[in-house]
Amino acid sequence: MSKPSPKKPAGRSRTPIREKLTTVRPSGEKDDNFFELVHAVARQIPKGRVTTYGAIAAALGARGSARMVGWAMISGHLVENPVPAHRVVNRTGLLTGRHHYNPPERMQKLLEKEGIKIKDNQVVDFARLFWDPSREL
DNA sequence: ACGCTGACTATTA
DNA sequence: CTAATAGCCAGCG
Repeated sequence: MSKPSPKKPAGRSRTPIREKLTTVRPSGEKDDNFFELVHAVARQIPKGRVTTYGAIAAALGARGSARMVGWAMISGHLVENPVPAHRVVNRTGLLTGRHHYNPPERMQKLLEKEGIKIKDNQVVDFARLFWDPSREL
C-alpha cells in the first residue's frame, strides 16, 4: 500500500451521535455524515462474509479512521435500519467488538448462524471470507 | 480547554 | 512471533 497523501482524509465530519440516535431524520438526508456512510457500507456486507474496520474506512476515503468505523458500529444497532455489525471484525479476523454484545458470545453466535466458524474469538478461514467493500462493491 | 479513552492499524524494534 | 509507538478523531470528565 502506498501513502503519498499525508493530508487529512475526507472522513472528517462532526457527528453529534446523540442527536442521531434520538432524532429521526427525513429520508434523502445524506450529508457529510460519516457514521451513516459507514452504516451504509456495513449493510452491504453479504451474509456469511466479513470485513474489517480498516477496509470500510478505506472505502470511504478515511484510511486512518478505522476507529471511527468501530465507533459507528455502536450506534449501528440503535438506528432504525439495523447494521450487521457482527460481520465487522478487526484486520486479523478477531472479534474485537464482542464485548459490546449482550452477552459477548452473541456476536460469535450470529456469525456461526451464517455458517462462519469461530475459534478462539477468531474467524476461521478469514482470508477467504473477507469481503472488501472498495474492491467488491 | 485539556487529557484520556477506545469495536483500529501500520510501522519499527 | 511480541511489544512499543504513532497516527487517527469524537466523546466525556
